[in-house]
Amino acid sequence: MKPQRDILPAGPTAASSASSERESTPQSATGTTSSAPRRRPQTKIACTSCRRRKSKCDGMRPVCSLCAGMGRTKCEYDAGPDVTRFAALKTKHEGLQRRLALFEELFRLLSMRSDAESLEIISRMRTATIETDLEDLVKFIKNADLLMQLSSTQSDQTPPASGAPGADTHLPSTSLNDISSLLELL
DNA sequence: TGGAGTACGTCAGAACTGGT
DNA sequence: ACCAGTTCTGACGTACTCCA
Repeated sequence: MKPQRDILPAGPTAASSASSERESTPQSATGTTSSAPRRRPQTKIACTSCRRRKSKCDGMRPVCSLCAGMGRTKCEYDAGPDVTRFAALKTKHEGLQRRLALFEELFRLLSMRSDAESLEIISRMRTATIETDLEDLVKFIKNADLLMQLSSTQSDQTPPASGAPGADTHLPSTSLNDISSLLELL
């Protein structure tokens, strides 16, 4: 059984009772004689290293004091200096949701294509950068769809040879050439 | 052995959430 | 809008590890 200490809020007073050498921040210097409850000064967001080590981070950029003391030249932060970690995570969450929706749309568009058309799309995907071009790629395929529909609407005005279903999930066999030529227009 | 660095249980306080 | 409860995150304090 370990002897228990009183738990005190961190700051100048608590520091003097626990660790006499802990420095106080300018913010915490106010109200030293007041009996009002002190607030522990906090940085908005701690660097990755300090967070992992659960150590105090002063939030300095590009490198915090603790990391600088260990000879590092740069700290990693999840957000800008004026953004809380929660806000940063929220923004990141929204971004990931947008990306998920795009991937789902891409999956849906691909699953509707013939093998040849899928290969054409995939070959274009290979030249794209997934981080930056995903949205453009989905737009690109959708625009090609739109042009295909316009094209088939025009050709449907001529009497069809047979009662082929007009479902847009089944493109005519020449559609690959059509797509290629239509893509040139985009 | 002691100092430096690390791991982590724990707490404080802010932000968020749901009820009224 | 307000309040109480919950969740999240920064950070304190201590035990532990490593190395000279």
